Amino acid sequence: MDLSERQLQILQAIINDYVENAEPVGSRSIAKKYDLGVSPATIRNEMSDLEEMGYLTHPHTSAGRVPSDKAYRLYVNNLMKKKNLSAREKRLINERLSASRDEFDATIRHAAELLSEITHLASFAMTPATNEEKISFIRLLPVDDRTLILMIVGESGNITNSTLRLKVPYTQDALDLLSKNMTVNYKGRTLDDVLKSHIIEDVGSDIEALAALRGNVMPSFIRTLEDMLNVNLYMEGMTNIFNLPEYSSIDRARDFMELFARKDWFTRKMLERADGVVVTIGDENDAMKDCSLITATYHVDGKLVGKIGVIGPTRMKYGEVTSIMEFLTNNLSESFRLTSGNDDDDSKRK
Amino acid sequence: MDLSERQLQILQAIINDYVENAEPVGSRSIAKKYDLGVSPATIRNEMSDLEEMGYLTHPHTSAGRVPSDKAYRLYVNNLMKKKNLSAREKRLINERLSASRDEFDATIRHAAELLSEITHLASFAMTPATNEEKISFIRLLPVDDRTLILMIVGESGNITNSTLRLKVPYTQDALDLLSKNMTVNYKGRTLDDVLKSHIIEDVGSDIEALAALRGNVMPSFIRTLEDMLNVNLYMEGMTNIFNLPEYSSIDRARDFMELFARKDWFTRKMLERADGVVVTIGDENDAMKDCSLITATYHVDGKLVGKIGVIGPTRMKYGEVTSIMEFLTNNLSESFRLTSGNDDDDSKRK
DNA sequence: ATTAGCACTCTTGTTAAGTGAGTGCTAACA
DNA sequence: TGTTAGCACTCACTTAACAAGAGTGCTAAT
Repeated sequence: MDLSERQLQILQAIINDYVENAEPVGSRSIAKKYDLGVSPATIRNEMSDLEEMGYLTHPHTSAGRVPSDKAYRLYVNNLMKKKNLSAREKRLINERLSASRDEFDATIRHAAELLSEITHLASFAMTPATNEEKISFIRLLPVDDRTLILMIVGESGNITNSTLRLKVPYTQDALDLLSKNMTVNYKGRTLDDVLKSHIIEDVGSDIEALAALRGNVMPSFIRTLEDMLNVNLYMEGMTNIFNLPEYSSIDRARDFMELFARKDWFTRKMLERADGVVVTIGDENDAMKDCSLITATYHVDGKLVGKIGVIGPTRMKYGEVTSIMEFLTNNLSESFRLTSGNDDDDSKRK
Repeated sequence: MDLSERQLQILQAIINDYVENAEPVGSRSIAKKYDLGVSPATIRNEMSDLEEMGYLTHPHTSAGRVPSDKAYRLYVNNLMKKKNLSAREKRLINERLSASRDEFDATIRHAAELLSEITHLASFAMTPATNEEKISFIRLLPVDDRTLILMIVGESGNITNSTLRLKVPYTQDALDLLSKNMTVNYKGRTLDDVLKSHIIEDVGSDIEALAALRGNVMPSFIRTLEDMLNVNLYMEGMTNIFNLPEYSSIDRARDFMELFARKDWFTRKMLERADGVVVTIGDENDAMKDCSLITATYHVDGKLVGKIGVIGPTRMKYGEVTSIMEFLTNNLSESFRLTSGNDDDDSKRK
């Protein structure tokens, strides 16, 4: 059962108005503001129909109408118009992102900052998931006679290291041998692959001293790999939501803040989301009802995929926000294209 | 002008009551609850005197009294009694901290979590400032013919690295030479020393190829050193404050949250504070009036000093919180004593 | 020096009335 | 048949008035 042209116009008008003012919108006010050529009474009739179809709600008998999640969904799918960013906004984004271009994590964080500044909402950015990152080499470096550094380097330049303190001293020879041994065994394999498979156990070691050292290093190796898999999450502008009327009650605000105190949970949730620009509205989010979430993905060197996102009330300028995010992620992906690595220092990937 | 014994008793009673109930306390109620052997009228007189001296305030004529910052200061300095932790609390702390004992940053974060769980306040923990950390060695590792990894290792096992992408290819020889060269030059110097002095400029390089490579590497070296100096800040339980009556208004809550959104500012402020257990109350904090702050320091290997802290309203159980923090920091310092490093994997210092 | 008594103050909670925005329905109209 | 004007009705919100309660400050008696 499709909506008539006029119903769509009215619905759009209500959404626009409500997104702007956060107050239930009545028939009179949209008759006045938007020139639809019909009287309030007609609009009332249409609104009544729209309500029956589930696009509008009624806080109470004598209040105006409020768009439902379903209405926003319709809006996002069909009605929404992309907004062209102003030159000023584009310049702002370009400047701010290029300022920290050579520090990977800093750039990601700045993207989140920018996003919350421009949208006045809460935002986040995550470094890429590195499941598919391949191991380039593994190095063991001596510190003192019982301490050594384990270093895993990924093909994209991603590095993770940890300091190990052994129970027994090691020899330089054993260290070098094990370094090479491990590199040969794991080079070119993805982190996921190495962690999930039983490769780790399988590799035999023929030499006695090496086997002992290996036994000591292996648990740390696994832990370091896991650490390497962790994405970094940056959240910005969380306090912006305090300015929104929907969070003017302490309880609402608390609920919101508590959601994001669980960083690990949140990270997992966000990793599950599909690539590209994804909008989920209200009930479509299993937790976080009465929030909307917009996420988008950027690429590093065309392969690794990171996410940025915006969180706010369902009443949100979907058109604007998605446009901004599209521009921003394109910009990021461009920055992180390997060939464009102009300079002498590229990254500091976590 | 000293306070009489009875005035102290009354003041203490008022503080106890107010800390508990967060409501102005009247003469009648303390006459009833605390057996001071005097009538409400007498207490009223004393309260009047205490107010004149600045220890109490009056929200309005017919309300009870509220302790002033000055009163809390007196309380903390003279009246406060240390609380002995219950066996349960001690066990909890021991268990939780030892669970992640071999991962430095995780332990720090858990300490903050614990602190906010036990106190029901907001808390933070910082990794040690590494200004005085000495450089152990510097290593340059090849990735591909234009990419290399710069790695700085501190004497305490602290590692920082960054990935460099050069404009021109390098040779393995030049790399090795520069590694050695830099290690020789900076070994044993503190990070601060290296960064602040002009040592970096001073070191001449006699060989042509080396000089070129060096020129490319140096800016990254400085940036990496700076990165190494950064302390990590973990904040926990920020949402706890929503449960306190003093933050029941959105504005107050927002102000509070915004303070801690500025992590860099906050970190700097906290680093300025003296070592040991430090309590600052209300106005004593330049920003964050009407908050109290308690910080304490823990030691790593007896040298490096990190901080943990609790932030809450001035109405706070000072005795309890300081006791908990004392126990916690002792425990942490004990964990981080080098000799107690029992096992094969010690750290992952940032 | 202490205390009982009492007037006074100020907050909080409740009730009642008034206001205004907005709906829903009906009847008239094109 | 779709549109519109008119009107009664609903409900949240505001304001004022009032009562209750907690607490002080002062005075006079002990």
